[in-house]
Amino acid sequence: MNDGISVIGAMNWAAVDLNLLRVFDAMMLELNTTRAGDRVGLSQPAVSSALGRLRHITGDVLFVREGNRMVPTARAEQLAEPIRAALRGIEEALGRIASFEPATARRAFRILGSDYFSTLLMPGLARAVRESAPGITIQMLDYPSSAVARLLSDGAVDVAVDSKSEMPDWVASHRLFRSRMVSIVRRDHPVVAHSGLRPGERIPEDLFCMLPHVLMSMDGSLTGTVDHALKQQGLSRAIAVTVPHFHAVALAVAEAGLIGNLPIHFAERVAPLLDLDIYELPFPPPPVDVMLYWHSRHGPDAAHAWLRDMIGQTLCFPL
DNA sequence: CAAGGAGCGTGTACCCAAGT
DNA sequence: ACTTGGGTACACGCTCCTTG
Repeated sequence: MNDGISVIGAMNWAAVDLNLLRVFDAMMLELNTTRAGDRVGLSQPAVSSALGRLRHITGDVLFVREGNRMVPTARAEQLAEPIRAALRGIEEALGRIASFEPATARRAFRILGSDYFSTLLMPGLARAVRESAPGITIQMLDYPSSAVARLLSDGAVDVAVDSKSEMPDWVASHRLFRSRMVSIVRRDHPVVAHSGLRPGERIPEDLFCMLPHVLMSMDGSLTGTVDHALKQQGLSRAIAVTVPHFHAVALAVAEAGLIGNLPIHFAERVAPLLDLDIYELPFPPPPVDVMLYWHSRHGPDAAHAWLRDMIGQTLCFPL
């Protein structure tokens, strides 16, 4: 049998350092020695050195340079899954008893979340982390919701902040807060001003459908949840622009005189900065639960629990 | 198409800390 | 005292991209 285990079995066990396997796993995820080093808390030369020792131990180059990235060899591909499974088992076993000291800990956490969540989360989280855990680095990544489970499974992200959706059984979750959509319009919008509508009031259906909309759409789709609600009442709206980020919705509203719809907490954050007014949708929008997701293997990990707690404290809004 | 800059990986030198 | 592994600093070579 020529799988990864038999390959390791043929090696000198005395030379196998657990840290080398962590470097290997980080390299499989990053395909870059500098970023792999960041992931495991080593410098780039140290990762290069560790790779050298791994190459000596396995008798395989493991990664070959291809342009500006490192490509795993067939042997590395064979070793990847058994090594990751072994590391997960060890992490889980140690996580049950390991303590975590934020003040002295040095490591990086990766959080998946759109610009909506990074805007709400990062200012407060960054302040809290700087004060209580200066050795911790927080990296926020933006991927479509469809990638959440895969990235959690790969270990590419530690936790994900996203709206509630169907997840595999192994994904653990916690509801952070409940949100709903509101409309935003430029404060000096002539049509809205002429209508006599005051901020915070419900926009009449005819005015809502008459104004050109900017829609947040990751894939360019021209229909959102609002359109389904409108269609049920025999109405439709005109989408003038779609953008892939919530910030771009706010900017388009501010500069192009469009109407946009944003989650209320995000709208409340950006409206004062861009001279926007917030209005209620013409119909009661369905509530959206915002969830914190993580792989259940991290459940007993004290460091992960600390991160989840910090996020929960930062994203704590009244329901 | 060639030149130059930027980015990246590798290797070496030297130092330090911890373990043997 | 020696070994090992990690750090920084630096040089070098390779590749990609931009620019003229």
